[in-house]
Amino acid sequence: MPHALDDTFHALADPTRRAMLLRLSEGEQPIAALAQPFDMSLWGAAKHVRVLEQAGLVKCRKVGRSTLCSLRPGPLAQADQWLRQWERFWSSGLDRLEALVKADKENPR
Amino acid sequence: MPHALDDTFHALADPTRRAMLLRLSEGEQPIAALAQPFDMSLWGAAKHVRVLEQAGLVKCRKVGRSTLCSLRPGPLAQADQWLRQWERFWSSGLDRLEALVKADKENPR
DNA sequence: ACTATACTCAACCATTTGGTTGACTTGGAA
DNA sequence: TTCCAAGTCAACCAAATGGTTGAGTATAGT
Repeated sequence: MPHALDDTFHALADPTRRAMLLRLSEGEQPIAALAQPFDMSLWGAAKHVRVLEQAGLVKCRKVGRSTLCSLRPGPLAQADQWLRQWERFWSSGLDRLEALVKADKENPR
Repeated sequence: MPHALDDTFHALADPTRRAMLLRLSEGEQPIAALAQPFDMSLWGAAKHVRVLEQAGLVKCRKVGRSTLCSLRPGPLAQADQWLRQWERFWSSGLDRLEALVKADKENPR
């Protein structure tokens, strides 16, 4: 069973999909509206939406002939939680680890 | 020019690479040490390290016949910053957006 | 009834990914 | 010097990605 973070980070690793998420943060959007800003076929855009949906980042519901998509921030929160594991490495103003490496480089013994 | 977030998220979308980052948080490691926990050829592991390196997540320096790799948390901080864009959607205890959608579903007009 | 819209599907394509192997180079230690 | 260990390289492979097209289905509006 591939970890959920795999799907989440993979979904986020594409600028088209990140832009779609941004638009979704303004509210529910049909797939066609999500596709419109990109020079891309509707089917291509729909496949991106499916990637987001399978990662649990959006939830789609059919309304008439439209498929309305809405943001589902749960996995984003999980991904953020994972990232903050390293907060201590960047939080204290500087890269503490990088500083250590540099110091060791300049004074190797 | 692909956005740096593309590389960062892509690098993070693989459990092997995430595990490598975890080990690196304990300090500098040669590639062979990073490869050892995984049932994988050394070359396979080295390619993962290269992906991390190209994403700027690790920095490698050669010491004798070893290549010591160290964590470079900068891109992690950037990715975290991007993720926190959505903090408002999950921070207030519940999924506010999801709640809105649900309410709309139960009372469609 | 007709038409345009919103989407689905199957097929295809080029590129990237994640992995392998076997041969090679280089450095450390015996 | 001789040998082992750490990496590198090139070549290969199967599978997934990101995109296309053309045809089809179903819904909404006129």
